[in-house]
Amino acid sequence: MSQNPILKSLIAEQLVSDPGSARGRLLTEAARLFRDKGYERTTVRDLAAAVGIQSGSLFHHFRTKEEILKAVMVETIRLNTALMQAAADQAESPRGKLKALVRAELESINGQTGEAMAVLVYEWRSLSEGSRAEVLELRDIYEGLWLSVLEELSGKGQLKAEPFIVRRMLTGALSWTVTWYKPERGGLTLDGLTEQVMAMMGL
Amino acid sequence: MSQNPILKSLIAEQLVSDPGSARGRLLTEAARLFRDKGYERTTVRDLAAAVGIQSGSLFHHFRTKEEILKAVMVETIRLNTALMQAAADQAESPRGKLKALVRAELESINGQTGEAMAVLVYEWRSLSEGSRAEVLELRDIYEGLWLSVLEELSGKGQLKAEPFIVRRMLTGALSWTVTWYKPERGGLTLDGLTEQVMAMMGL
DNA sequence: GACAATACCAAGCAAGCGCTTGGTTTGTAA
DNA sequence: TTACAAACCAAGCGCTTGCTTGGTATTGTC
Repeated sequence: MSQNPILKSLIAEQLVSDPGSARGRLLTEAARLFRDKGYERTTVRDLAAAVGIQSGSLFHHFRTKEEILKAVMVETIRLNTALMQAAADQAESPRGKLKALVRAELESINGQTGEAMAVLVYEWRSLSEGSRAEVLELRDIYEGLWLSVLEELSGKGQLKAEPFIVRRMLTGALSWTVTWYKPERGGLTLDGLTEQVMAMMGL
Repeated sequence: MSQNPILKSLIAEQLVSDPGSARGRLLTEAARLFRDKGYERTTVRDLAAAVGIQSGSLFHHFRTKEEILKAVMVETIRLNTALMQAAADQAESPRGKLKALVRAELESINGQTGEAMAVLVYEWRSLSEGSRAEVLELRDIYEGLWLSVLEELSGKGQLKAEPFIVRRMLTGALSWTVTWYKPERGGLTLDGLTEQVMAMMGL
């Protein structure tokens, strides 16, 4: 269970819960349950059982069930914004930056944070109006990262469609991979998938 | 409220309910409610109220609430398979067929059947195991339509990535449009969006 | 070792859920 | 007009839900 340095610094800043802490463990399990069964079909009793406590004890850590959903989303975006930023920073060319972003997002979606990323996509409606605004603000930062790279590419004439459209297509296409992509020995790797995505865009 | 001939023949074959009938009206309202609030948060009382009857009376038309969800999905796939088939048949070249499919699917997703299409994507988990198998069978036919066109294109060297990957990327990208695409005067039209999608793939 | 503060449990409440029941209205056809 | 089925209503049952309450361990601090 090695933790990467980006996660570590976010934990230190208290922006993300330590997966080893009680709160962190609950959020991890919640993401898994929300993804598998859906938010509404996941009961507070399910959540409590997943971390080995009584259902009432949950409300010592979170005021409501919805607050758990919001925490899953907020922490996921925070972590992934940092991961994307780091990935993009390591590349030189605009094309390299885009490829790094695609690769990093595929990893987020299909790797360890996959459950939480799926929750972000599929459980949006389950959030109350107020929480949505809060999460949206964070999401705007995340999207800004993508757009700046895409606009740079577009400025150099390397994009075949408008940046904001390309981003939205990519959002759908990449998040959908969670429903079908399964890494197998000798099969399609995440790198291979990244290549296919880039190739599809003629890049 | 003009009905297109494809819909009419499906109604005649009893494969799809007439939107004017009691059953059809319920399915239309159900799709809207399931999409807006989610299946689990939509109560049988909501559904009944939407068509102006008592909640108990629903069970005269459907045995369970889930049967309503299944019916929405089954009829939606049936209708859209027929629509896609017709769209593809009207085009000559493989590229023309693909464009017709993209355009037709965008119309399904963002037009009248949009609610039901969204339900198909977002409420998959809400289906029981048994119902899923049934819906999957229909979905395979639908997907086969796409794949045959994409493989034809690939055979001619016009596709930059593998057909099944392209289809899966398109599935995600196109269905995601429902979350952001809003037709406006002077803005992006469905034809314009179709062009952007084709351009993105270098076609 | 005293003492808060934190984390938890056992029990259960009020509300809302899908669905059933027994009976009434409405439409249709002879 | 009669007969009968299909469509509906009014009432409510049994169960599950999110959350609360009052009390008990556990933990960290000086």
